[in-house]
Amino acid sequence: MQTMTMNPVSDPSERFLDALTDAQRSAVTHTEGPLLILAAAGSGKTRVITRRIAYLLSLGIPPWQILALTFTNKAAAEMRERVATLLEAEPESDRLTRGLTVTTFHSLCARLLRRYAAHMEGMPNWRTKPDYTIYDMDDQSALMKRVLKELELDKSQWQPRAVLSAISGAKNALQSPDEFQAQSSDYYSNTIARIYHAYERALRAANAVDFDDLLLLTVDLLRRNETARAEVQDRWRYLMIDEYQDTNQAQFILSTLLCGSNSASGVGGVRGVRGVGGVGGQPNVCVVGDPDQSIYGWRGADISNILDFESTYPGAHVIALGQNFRSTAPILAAADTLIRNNSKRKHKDLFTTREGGSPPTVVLCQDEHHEAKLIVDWLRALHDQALPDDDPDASSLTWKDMAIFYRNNALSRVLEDECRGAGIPYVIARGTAFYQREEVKDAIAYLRVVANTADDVSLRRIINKPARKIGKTTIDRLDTFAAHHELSLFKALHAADQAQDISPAACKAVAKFTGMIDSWNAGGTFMGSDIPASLADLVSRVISESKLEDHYIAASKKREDDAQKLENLRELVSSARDFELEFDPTNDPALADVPADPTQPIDEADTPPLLVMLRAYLESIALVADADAIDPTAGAITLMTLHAAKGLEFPAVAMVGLEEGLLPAQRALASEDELEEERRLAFVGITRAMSHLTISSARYRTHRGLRERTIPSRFISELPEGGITLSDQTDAYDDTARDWGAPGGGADFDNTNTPASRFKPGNRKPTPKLPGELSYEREVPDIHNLAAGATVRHPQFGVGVVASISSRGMNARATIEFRDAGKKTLVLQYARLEILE
DNA sequence: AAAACTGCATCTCAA
DNA sequence: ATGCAGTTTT
Repeated sequence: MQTMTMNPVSDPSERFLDALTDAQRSAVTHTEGPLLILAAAGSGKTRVITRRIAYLLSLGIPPWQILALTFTNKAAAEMRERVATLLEAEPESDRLTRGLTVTTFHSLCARLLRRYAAHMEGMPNWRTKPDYTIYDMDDQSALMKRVLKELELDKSQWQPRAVLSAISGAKNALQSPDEFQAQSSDYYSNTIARIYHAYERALRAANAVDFDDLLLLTVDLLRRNETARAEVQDRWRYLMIDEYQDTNQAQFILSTLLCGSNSASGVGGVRGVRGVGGVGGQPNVCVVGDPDQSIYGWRGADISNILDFESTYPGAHVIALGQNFRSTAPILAAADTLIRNNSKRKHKDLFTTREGGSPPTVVLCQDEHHEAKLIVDWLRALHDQALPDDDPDASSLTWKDMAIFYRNNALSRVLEDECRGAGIPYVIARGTAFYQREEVKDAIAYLRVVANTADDVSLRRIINKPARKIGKTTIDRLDTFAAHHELSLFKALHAADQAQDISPAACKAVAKFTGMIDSWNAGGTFMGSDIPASLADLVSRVISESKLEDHYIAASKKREDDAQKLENLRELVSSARDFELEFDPTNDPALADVPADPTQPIDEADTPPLLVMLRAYLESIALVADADAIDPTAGAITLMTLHAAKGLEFPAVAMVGLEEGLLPAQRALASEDELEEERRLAFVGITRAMSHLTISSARYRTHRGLRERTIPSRFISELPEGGITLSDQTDAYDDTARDWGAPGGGADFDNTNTPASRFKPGNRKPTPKLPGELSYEREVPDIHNLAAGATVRHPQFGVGVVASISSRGMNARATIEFRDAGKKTLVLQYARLEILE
């Protein structure tokens, strides 16, 4: 047991055990040895975790000995905040939490790799210097394309996406290229092994890691380096892991290394390393999760981590939290009935204290526009609802109390249009969106090169952007030169004048470019008076001196949406400034060090402040998650994917697109396991709802340009018969679900899958034009204010009338019927159109 | 070397 | 329908 170095909180049992159920209370107070908390949806999981942390602190456990791991920054931030709130009333509450580590798996790994970079030198797959770059999917894909070219493999036969996914699988299973190769027998896997080798070599050359590497390399580090392992295990004595059902193999091994359970970690027989001072040598590891909410199997999550917890840690204590505090009885019943269809499942009883409430509604709609309209109408009605005095659930729902969930991001479009058209405020949970914009990625690529000149992917991205006379030929020659002399591309740029085949003009352009980069980081030293004074200053200088700014200023005179890009670049500067103001290297909320802690940062003491800041900034950008963007204080409806919804709750929830091939997804139809995961996904969606739930399915949906007949999701027929309200709005088909609810489920639905093109209204009652259907025509405030029916002139084709516009993204296209030239489809982004009327 | 055009593949989910 | 890459045009 630890010596008490802090003053215990006055009376912990009063303050932190107050108003808990027996099960919750025992989860909070069971502090020693392995503990598995099976927390059903809505069972007060976060409440238990935060109170458990507060309780540990109240016992006098030093805060720096506690490590809590989550999957998203948002979850970590919320947890920190709630712990702080719990301790607010205590004297010296700041000191009580100083050094407490609550962070994500990936952030923790990023920090450990940085700190122990020097310890990894000489390790077989040693790769990182402290300023490594974290590659996102785009970067990985760019790198993979180069690798494939180098190996002379056809990229249509070896799709970067598929190859990367195979490699990701290997990494999640902690397989090195050699290990992967050893168990490859056929041509396909042997080739993947070759690619894996080359890809790793390329990453290493760029001093870069991918997301999987963060975990993999940290596991490697802790397995191989006794110093790092001992320091880490010595510091953290109490480990807590949230959403344990979503951990993959790498995360599992990492957790065993962190908590010092060496037998399970593959370290084996290392003497003297016995981290975590638990009773009877048992590690103090507490994991929280729910097998019914395991929805990341496709990402390598291994549900057996949670199912086998008791055999991994013999003598583990198990506590089940089954009582639901969130949803009304009918909603919980729907969720329960659905999830019972999963056969590979340990049943647990769900029960709620929230009796009463209205049953969920299932709406059958005509098509996606109709669906969007009905959902928005439903939400509007809830919002405008008069308040009955006797029903507390009906009380004043505001926009922020509502959410719409869908299976994939493509479905958000129609819903956005409908919300916009109805004047309802909405936000889309896409935290990464900003940093994925082209112009922002460009600016960040400059910053990455400043921090890590070996980063080839970023360097290639920006070397001629904006155009600075360094063309493909020059780069190809420099590539050859670099390969010949075993230099990084950036070093080759510096030596361009020594390459025979580079023209003097090209040399000059290259020198100007390298000179610019060198001026920002003083040739990599970050020393001297000429380097930027602050991070915001650096970002600002990069944007202006790279001429990125000028480029968009010039462009924005011609193209309206280039003005937005300029705006985004300016926003990046202020984001850097905000970061700078918040960031305190001596008190990182994620990984704070405390005076008493022996593991001081070892690489940052002599590091120039600007570099420290830049590293932290780039890291924080690389690790933002979509879910991080959800701002509960915004007065708007939240639109998000079902995956992003996990862990959240809303008084009113709408789930759209419950159709075969969508939810469950096409890919899952063939496999029983994947089908069950889709069912869990639906379960997660339903259990987010506190009081109101609507589920919808559209009879027709436009897929890839084609309007297709759909089949209602089997999950709809798996909901409790009589436990829901069915509302069939597809009045063109009044016989739609006549056998609704009968045994056999999905088979009772109309299974004809006729292409809509052959659909003839014929004798059917004509469906009234839905307001939503025209929305794309009136909404499209496209860049040229073009609308169907407008008359335009094209320099080449002459005068014509716009027949239709397909808006969306940057590549909006218009089909125009020209008087002389016939029908043409033009890309609005490029076409030089003059609007006549 | 940049702008415009054409063909081809594509639609999960995401740290 | 849309986004990408490679190609043709200016």
